Amino acid sequence: MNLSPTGARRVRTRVAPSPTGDPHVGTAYVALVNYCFARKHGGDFILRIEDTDRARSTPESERAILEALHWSGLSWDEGPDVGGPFGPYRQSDRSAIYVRYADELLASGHAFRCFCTPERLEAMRAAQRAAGQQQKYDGHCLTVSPEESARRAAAGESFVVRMKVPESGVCIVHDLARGEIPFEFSTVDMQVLLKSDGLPTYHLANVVDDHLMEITHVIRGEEWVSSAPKHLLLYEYFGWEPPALMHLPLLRNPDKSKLSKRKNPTGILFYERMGYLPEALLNFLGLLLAPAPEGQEIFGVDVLIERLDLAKISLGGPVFDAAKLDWLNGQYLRALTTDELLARTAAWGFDRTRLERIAELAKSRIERLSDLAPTAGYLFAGRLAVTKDSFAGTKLDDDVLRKALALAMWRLDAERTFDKEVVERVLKGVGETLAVKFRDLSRVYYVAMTGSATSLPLFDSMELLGRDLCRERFRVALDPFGGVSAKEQKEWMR
RNA sequence: GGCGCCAUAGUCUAUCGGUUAGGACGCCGCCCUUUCAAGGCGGAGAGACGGGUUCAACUCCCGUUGGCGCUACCA
Repeated sequence: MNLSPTGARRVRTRVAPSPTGDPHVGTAYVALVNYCFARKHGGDFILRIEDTDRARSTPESERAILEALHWSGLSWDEGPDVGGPFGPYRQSDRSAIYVRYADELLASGHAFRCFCTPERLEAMRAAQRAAGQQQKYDGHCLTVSPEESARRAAAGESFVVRMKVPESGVCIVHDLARGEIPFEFSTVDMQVLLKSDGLPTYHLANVVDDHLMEITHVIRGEEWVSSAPKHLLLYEYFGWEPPALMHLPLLRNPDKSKLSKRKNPTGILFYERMGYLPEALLNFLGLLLAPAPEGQEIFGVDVLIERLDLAKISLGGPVFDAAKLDWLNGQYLRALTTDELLARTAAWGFDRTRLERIAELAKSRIERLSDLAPTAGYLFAGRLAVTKDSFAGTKLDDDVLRKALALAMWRLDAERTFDKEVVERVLKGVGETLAVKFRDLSRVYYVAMTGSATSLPLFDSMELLGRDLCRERFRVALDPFGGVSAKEQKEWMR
């Protein structure tokens, strides 16, 4: 049941990123629509951290996401950093709430404890796969009586809580842009609601929180369409009114696959380090959200708020067109006064602290003041023009070289923090893996990161450049060698 | 494999049955200009395919094909 945007309830939207990696432009995109929709209707926009995945969530990532979103210029009325009347806004701080609701479902018979081992589940799926059947929970623990279930749980046996799903019937999902989407209940899995560590899965947490936080419109990525029936079912089990749903198309790589780090820069902070203005980035994303009247493609968030119409959002997955972003950014740069341009440039990469550090690194390596710019220039650049020839001086053959670049890139990505110590440890580790003296290997990294085999210290340079720019430089360096295939990635990562 | 979403130029899009299918990025050309940009002007370039419905289909319906998503004790 859809709520009218002009209905009695105050409109409340949210963006709910999971702190499991670098802040993604997709998050900014989803945040932007939710922000504008809330503003358009005089409502509230909430930021909630979905960190129920204990293994992958990190505080570093959460901090980075808040920082990136703040940089973009978006702000939220409630969130982990600003508080609000519906807190806490970090799901790991709400664990007890989910357990309570899971118990409620258990008591009402809408959910059951599942004691199946991962091994059994894996074997079950393998069999279903082999038989060409749909893969879903077979209902094994559905037969455990409530009494036995309670007893086994009390005895300390490990279990998860799964939701029950009707065996037949159809669930109609009302999507604000797509209309009615029918799902046979028989194709809906008995989703795990509470994991054996006592934390909820997205499905439970999201429904409980959206209800308690009085979210009226859930505007999220298309990847959630197929789990919408589960969510709707949970609202029904709880006796709650579901929010209106809207699924946004996913941002794509130029080859139309889902925008991914392996093929493209996806980090918000990458765009910041490259020197894009946040207003240009938001304008670019806004272009994917609201059709621009002819010749009026340059507009700010205020205009987007006016133009936004969820039902009119184009549903084809838009390719993230970096060339158009470049053009837009140029437009914004040109619109700045010289004073503004200088101020923004200074704030971007020429702040006193950074310059001091660079000066110290460069001091012993320059003989004239005029040497400074050529020596440190790469620290203020985006992508570097490196070719195969740039690596000519290295003693490594192409394959080892590719591996050296790729391993460094992936291993650095896997690190929680990115500073000179981490960089040093990781790069030297790659040397050990490849059984190459670091002295020979470092040259490769110097070329890829600084564009030259002779420049300021590598580890400091990389820290100064930052994770996102370094990743991109690795990618660019790998390019003339044909990149790395997904298959190789799998092999090399072992 | 199963389920679902999507489908106008290379890319982002307009069109809500009747248009020479409009705009933007990119590309090409011209103008401006000491160069290069920027800016101005112009150009090439699109309805995936096959069936219906209709006086009329890019637009509605069905199928095919293709792309994408989901198919975890990840979100």
